[in-house]
Amino acid sequence: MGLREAILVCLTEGPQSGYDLKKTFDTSIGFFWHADHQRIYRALKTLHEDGLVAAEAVAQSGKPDKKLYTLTDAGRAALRQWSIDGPSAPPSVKDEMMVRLYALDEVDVGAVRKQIMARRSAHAERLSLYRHIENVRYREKNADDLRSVGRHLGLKLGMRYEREWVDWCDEAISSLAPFVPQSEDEREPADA
Amino acid sequence: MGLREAILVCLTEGPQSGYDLKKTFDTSIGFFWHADHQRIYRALKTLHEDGLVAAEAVAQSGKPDKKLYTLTDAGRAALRQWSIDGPSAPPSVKDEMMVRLYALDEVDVGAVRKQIMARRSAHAERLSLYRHIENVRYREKNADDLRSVGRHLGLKLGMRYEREWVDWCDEAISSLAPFVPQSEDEREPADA
DNA sequence: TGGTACATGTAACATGTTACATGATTTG
DNA sequence: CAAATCATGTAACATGTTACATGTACCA
Repeated sequence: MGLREAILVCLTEGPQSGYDLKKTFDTSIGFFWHADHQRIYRALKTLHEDGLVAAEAVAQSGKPDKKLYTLTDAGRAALRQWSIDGPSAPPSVKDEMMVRLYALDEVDVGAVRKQIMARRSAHAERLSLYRHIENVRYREKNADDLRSVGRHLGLKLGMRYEREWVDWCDEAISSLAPFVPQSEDEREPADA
Repeated sequence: MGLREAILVCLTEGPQSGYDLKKTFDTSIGFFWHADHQRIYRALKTLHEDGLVAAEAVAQSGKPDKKLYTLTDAGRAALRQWSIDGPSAPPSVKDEMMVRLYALDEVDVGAVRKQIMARRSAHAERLSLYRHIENVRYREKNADDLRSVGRHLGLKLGMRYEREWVDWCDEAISSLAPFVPQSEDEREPADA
C-alpha cells in the first residue's frame, strides 16, 4: 500500500491520533508522501484490524475524544520487513506542465510561461523552508545518530530538488521570452 | 484527467494507434507521464466519444487491424484550453525509499543502502540516455522553433533531475557506510 | 515449437479525490 | 457572531494496477 507504511513510520515517533498524523503528513513526511485525512482514517482502520497498531480512546475536556494509535511489535516487524522487501525503484514522475512542453506549438505559450513563473515561486519557497529547517535542526551539531542522518539526507535531497527546479524555471522563462507577444512580465500591470 | 491531454499531446505528432501511443508512453513522454496500455485504450474510447479524436480502422496484411486515431479540431481546442486552465502546481512527490529514511533506526539500514546503490544505477542510466538524446537531437543546431525549444527544455529538466539524484545517492551511500556492519560493498561477493 | 512483436481489449481490484456530515471550543 | 481549530468519519466517484483473454506472424 505505501500509505500504511508511511503511517507506521510516523508512529515510530510515538502514539498519535489520526488528526495528529494528518498534520505530520501536511509537513515533514508529506514532502515525500502525501495523504489526506480520509485515507489516513481508512488506513488506520485496516492497520488496527491487522494488529499493526493498537488503539486507545482518550477523553479530552471540551474537545471530542481522540483515538491514540500506537505501534505494536507486529507493526515494528512489518515496518522492518517492508524496508527489505518493499519497492525501491524510482517513482514515476507525473507533471502536467512538462506534458505541455511536449507540444508547445499547440498550446498557449504565454499561459505556460506564467505557470512556470508561478512554479518558480513555489519551489523557491520550498527551498527556503528547507534551508530554514536545516539551520534550526542540523546547523553545526552534526548529529550522528542514524535517525538524524536519515532525516538530514532526506532534507538534502529536497534541497537539491528544489534548487534545480528554481534554476530550470529561470532558464525556461528566458528561453520562452522571445515567443511571448510583448514579454508580458516586463509590462506594468494595467490599472483598472 | 491528465492522461487524456497527454494522449492529445502525442497525437499532435500525427495519427497513431493505441499500440503506437503505448510505445510513446514507454519512451519520450513517459518520462513525465506514465501510462499502461489498458488505460490508454480506455481513455481513447472516451476521447472518441467526446469527439476530441477521430478513429479510422486500418486493415493490415498479416497483422491484426489497427485503429488509427487523429486529433480533431475540437481536440486541438481542448488541448489549448487545458494549457490555460489545467493544473500547474508542483506535483506531489511519492517515494517509498525516502519514507524509509524517516525512520532509519527502525529499518534495515544495509538493505536501504543497497536500494540506494540500485537507484544510483537507475538514475545514472537515465542520465546517460538523456545525454545521448541531447547529442543526437539538439547538438549544435540550436533549433529555435517552439516545439524544439519546449522539448529541449523538458530534456534539460530531466538531466538536472537525474544528475542531482546520482550525486545525492553518492552522498547517501557514504553517509550510511559507518552504520552498515562490514561495508558490504567492499566485500567480495562470496562464491557459491 | 517456443518466444517476441503486433494489436486490442475486459474484469476485478486497489488506491486516491471530492463532497458532505457532525459537533464542541477558541479567537477575532 | 463568524471563522478557525480540534476531531472523526461516510459515500460517491475517479483513477490506476494486475491479471486474464485472444489471435497472427515472424524468427531461431
